[in-house]
Amino acid sequence: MMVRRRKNLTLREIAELAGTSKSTVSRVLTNHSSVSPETRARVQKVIEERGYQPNFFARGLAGGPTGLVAVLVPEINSGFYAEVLRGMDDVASKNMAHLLTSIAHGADDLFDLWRSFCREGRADGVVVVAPPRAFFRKGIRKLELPAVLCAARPPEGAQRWQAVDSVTVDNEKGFTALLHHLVQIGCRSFIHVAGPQDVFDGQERRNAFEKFMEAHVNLSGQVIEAGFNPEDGLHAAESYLERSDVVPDAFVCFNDSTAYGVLESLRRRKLEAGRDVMVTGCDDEPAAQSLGLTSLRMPMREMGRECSRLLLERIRVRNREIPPRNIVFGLELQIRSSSLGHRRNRW
Amino acid sequence: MMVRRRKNLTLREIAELAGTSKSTVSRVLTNHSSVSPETRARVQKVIEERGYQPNFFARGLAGGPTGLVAVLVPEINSGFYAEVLRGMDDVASKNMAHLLTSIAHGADDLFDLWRSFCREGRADGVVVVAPPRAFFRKGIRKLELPAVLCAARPPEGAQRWQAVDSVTVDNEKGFTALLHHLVQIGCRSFIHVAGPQDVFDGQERRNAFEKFMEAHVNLSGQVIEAGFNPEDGLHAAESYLERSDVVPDAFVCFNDSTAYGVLESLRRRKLEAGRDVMVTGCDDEPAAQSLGLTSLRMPMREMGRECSRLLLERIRVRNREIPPRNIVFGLELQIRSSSLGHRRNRW
DNA sequence: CTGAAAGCGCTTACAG
DNA sequence: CTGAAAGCGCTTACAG
Repeated sequence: MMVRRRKNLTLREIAELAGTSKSTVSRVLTNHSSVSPETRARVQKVIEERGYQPNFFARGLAGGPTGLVAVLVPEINSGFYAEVLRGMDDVASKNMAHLLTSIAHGADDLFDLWRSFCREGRADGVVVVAPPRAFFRKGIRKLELPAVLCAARPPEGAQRWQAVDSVTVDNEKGFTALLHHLVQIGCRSFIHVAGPQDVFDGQERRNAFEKFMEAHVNLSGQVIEAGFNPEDGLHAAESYLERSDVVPDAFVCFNDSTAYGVLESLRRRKLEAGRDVMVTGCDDEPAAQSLGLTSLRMPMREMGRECSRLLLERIRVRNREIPPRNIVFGLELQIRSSSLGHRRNRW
Repeated sequence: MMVRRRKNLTLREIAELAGTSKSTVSRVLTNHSSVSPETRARVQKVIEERGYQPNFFARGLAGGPTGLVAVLVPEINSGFYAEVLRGMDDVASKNMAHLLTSIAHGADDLFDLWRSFCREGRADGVVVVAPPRAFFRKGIRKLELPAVLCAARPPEGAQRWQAVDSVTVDNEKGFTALLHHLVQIGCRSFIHVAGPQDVFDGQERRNAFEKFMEAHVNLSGQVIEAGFNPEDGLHAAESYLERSDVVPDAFVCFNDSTAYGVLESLRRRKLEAGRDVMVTGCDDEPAAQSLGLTSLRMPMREMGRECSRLLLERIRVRNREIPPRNIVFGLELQIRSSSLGHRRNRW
């Protein structure tokens, strides 16, 4: 029969049951070395039996680890951060950690959140998801808390941030593979529907596009600025198509969402994606498959998992130095009907 | 010039600055009545000037409010809970509250999370998003924490849960309007691609469908069971179309995701949605528009906001009784090309 | 209306 | 290796 109880046990009670003192129980809890194997085993047995979980307010107050991991996300594609959160929770929950989620409105808000978490020490560590460049400009005197960047790397100038871990994707490799594929099926003229340029992925993808175009003089490439929503893609495509007399061979979009907008714009002009013009996205959201949209798979959940792993490791070793790490995931090309057609080469 | 400081101030310091005692400062913080207007004003001034924020570990430990709101979500459509989270954070952050997010794997896990939050009192309140029926079966002796259900209402039998607030949508009204629209454009035979039946919306939408069919004897309706993912929709449609010799006039899907799968299945058979057969979803995800999918707009963010509002109100009044509330949002019909065609009536 | 004091459940020097 | 004790920063009876 289960032991039922209204309240959690306390350290004191565990100590009594194990015939030792609070201090010792605390030491086994915090993995302190100086506990004899026998006492440790005895205490651990009681802890297991009674399903004891330390009160995290008391822990936090006394200066111990709190089991809280803060996640700061800006207002981005909700499908993206939802998956990152899920990945983070996957490994956090296995390590008795909980996610403290905050959604920022703009770079300033994001920075305020960051600072308040650092000052107050509410969490053991922080993951910042896809921060805009402006986030790094504000000086942070010192990194008081273990931190990991998700889908971003600290920019060159940001001295203080260089020591931070990051989890990113290889945008250049991914976009290069994608462009090669498009060239292979006959595309020669490209429009890159660029994402926000103050965000890491937006910038890297554009760079990859431009680099590819520079390296292939027989191709023509142009960049039009959009954003990250379908509406942004729609507006960008509309205004481009309105003032242009030729349709490019391919629209290479920053992400799936902007590609949706481009598809809409094409539909209005009775142009068929995959036949009259190729269209590609990035992220590989669930809907991309239904739309037959060629895309690059962004391993969001895996990225979230990795963020938690890196952060928890740093938390576990406390202040001991770990050199900064950058984990890079690949973007897997998913070819679908929106880039399957064989358009005749007009060049 | 800003006052810079590494650490937060403490109650004691505020008290000294305001020339009073910790107790009194604490009383103004907790909105206790028995403080003279003058002292209150003096204390509040100091608090504002120094930007004091109480340490929430100390608060939690001492039994005060912690400013933490727990959100428990099962493994559902990530776009859905992402938006709910955002809505919740919108109003929570304005009230100095933070979201403690946990993602459950299955009903048991969800219940375990629930219980652990109740036992440990980590949060001031809990929002449970779209819990499956099984969640309610487990006996909870007493609701120790203010709670709100999102996209669910407690089932009849669950005594203990009747007192809980809930935020839902009017599935019956929404689906009735949708079906009327389909009838109007000539549909007579319907397939409902049903969602999970252990989830509130899944059940209500199916009920609405069946009720409508019973009320209109000239229509034929059939239910096929799916789930909530594109793959579920695909499999359901595939297995139906394989063994059936007639194509229905319309597929009425539980949500957009399952509709994506149905669309895929139709595409494989060279059937065009909106011409050969109508297809509808529910949720109105961003991609639905690009797909030209008729849908019902689920006001996810608004629902999240309302959840926070209800919960924070309960938290604020402490134990004082508030009768249980059920906030019901409407589902707005978005007619798109997947249900625009005029199919000839075969009846 | 106000203050001194106890207590919430931990962690961590400190002394053995 | 172990325990008694101080302290983290609050809230809340309790006594005025």
